[in-house]
Amino acid sequence: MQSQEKGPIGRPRGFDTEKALEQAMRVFWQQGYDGASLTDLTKAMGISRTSMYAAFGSKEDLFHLVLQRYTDGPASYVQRALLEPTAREVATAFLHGAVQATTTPGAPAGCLGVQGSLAAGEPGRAARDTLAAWRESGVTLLAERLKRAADEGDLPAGSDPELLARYLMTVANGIAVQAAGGACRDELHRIADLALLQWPAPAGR
Amino acid sequence: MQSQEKGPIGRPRGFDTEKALEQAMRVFWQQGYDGASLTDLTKAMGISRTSMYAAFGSKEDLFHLVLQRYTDGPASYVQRALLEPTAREVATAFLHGAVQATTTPGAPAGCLGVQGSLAAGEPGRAARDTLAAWRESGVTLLAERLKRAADEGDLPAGSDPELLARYLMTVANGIAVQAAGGACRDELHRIADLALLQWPAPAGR
DNA sequence: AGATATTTGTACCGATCGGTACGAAAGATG
DNA sequence: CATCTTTCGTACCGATCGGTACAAATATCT
Repeated sequence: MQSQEKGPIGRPRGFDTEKALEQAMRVFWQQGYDGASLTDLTKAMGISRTSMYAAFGSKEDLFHLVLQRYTDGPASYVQRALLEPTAREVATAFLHGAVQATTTPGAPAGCLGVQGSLAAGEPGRAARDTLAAWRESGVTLLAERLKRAADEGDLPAGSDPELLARYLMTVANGIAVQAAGGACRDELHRIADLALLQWPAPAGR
Repeated sequence: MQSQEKGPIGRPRGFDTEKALEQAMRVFWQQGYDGASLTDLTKAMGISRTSMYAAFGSKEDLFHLVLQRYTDGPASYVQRALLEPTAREVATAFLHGAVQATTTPGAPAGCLGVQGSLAAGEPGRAARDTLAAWRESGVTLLAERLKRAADEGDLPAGSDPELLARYLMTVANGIAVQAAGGACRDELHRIADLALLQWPAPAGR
């Protein structure tokens, strides 16, 4: 019994880590990994460089934490879409979720997983690869869900779940690029509808 | 009559401007505007910093020249697609052309107009805006071509040429992101075919 | 209290950024 | 030959990059 349940020993942290991560996420989202300098980040987080390194490790560590937060927050529409009952509803929820997430007023336009780093020099190459893997994991999740749908007869025989999954991710990535360029939310919703027009009808109908 | 038609006066340039621009294009394409340092660029171009500034002006000027070269070279499939006789053929040529251009062996994967700069800090903001305008001009070109198609009865009444144009650009942008992440050419061609399945049939059929 | 553990601000590190001053080199012109 | 114009290599500019040393500040533990 060493502690009086008064919290950790040592000088207490003078800032809220969650809020700091939230602000860091906005900076990485708007400016990309390379474009976000330590000065930009710490200014937005309202803390000093020292505090940032003590609390989060390094710029790259911070980026990974931010990406996790992004996955659970703005990009949580992916997980929700996977829970939809039919393949068509999964596809619909995924694409329209992407539109919503990339055009949310008050949040940066576009997708952190895309504009965070598509191309980079040597210093940002690790972040670029991290994001490529992140996007690829989304394809895998969709593919597994659609494979199940195919097994359940929710997709016509001869459908290719992996191809359909990558198709959805491709359109979502395009939506992210368009959103980053300032495309309006309504038009992107109509584009998502267009992309869903060719969705294969279930087998037994 | 001062010159004997022996070329410009002064010490002649020791490098080929076209080849230098070609190499600079590859670097910007692979690493993005911010990720491409002057050292990276001049090393690939095989010239010194001084020569680069004397010949091209600045990093930003160089980028604009490179973008023009990219438009006339790897991205020339856009102009070619616009010349196709029917709206469906325009759409098909555009998307499959995008796949070819973003997955050409020996050239960087992806699209310079996308990964050149989607998000950036203050220094690269001008390049980012330049590329956003570049992509938007592509949408405009497609929209004008499809508007003509609508007038010619090549698209069903009630079609929205501007929406269809942005739809095509959205899919092409997604293809670029996928290509940058290493997606394979064949699969992207199949994805382009999927995206074209919903293309509206002409009116009089 | 006093010792210990942690955070904070300041001030700095070497490396790299885009960009340039300057003189030597290389060609045409006279 | 000397002169003029342009390019080239070197060596450097101030600013910024990601990251850190160090001591003052603030908490808990004995």
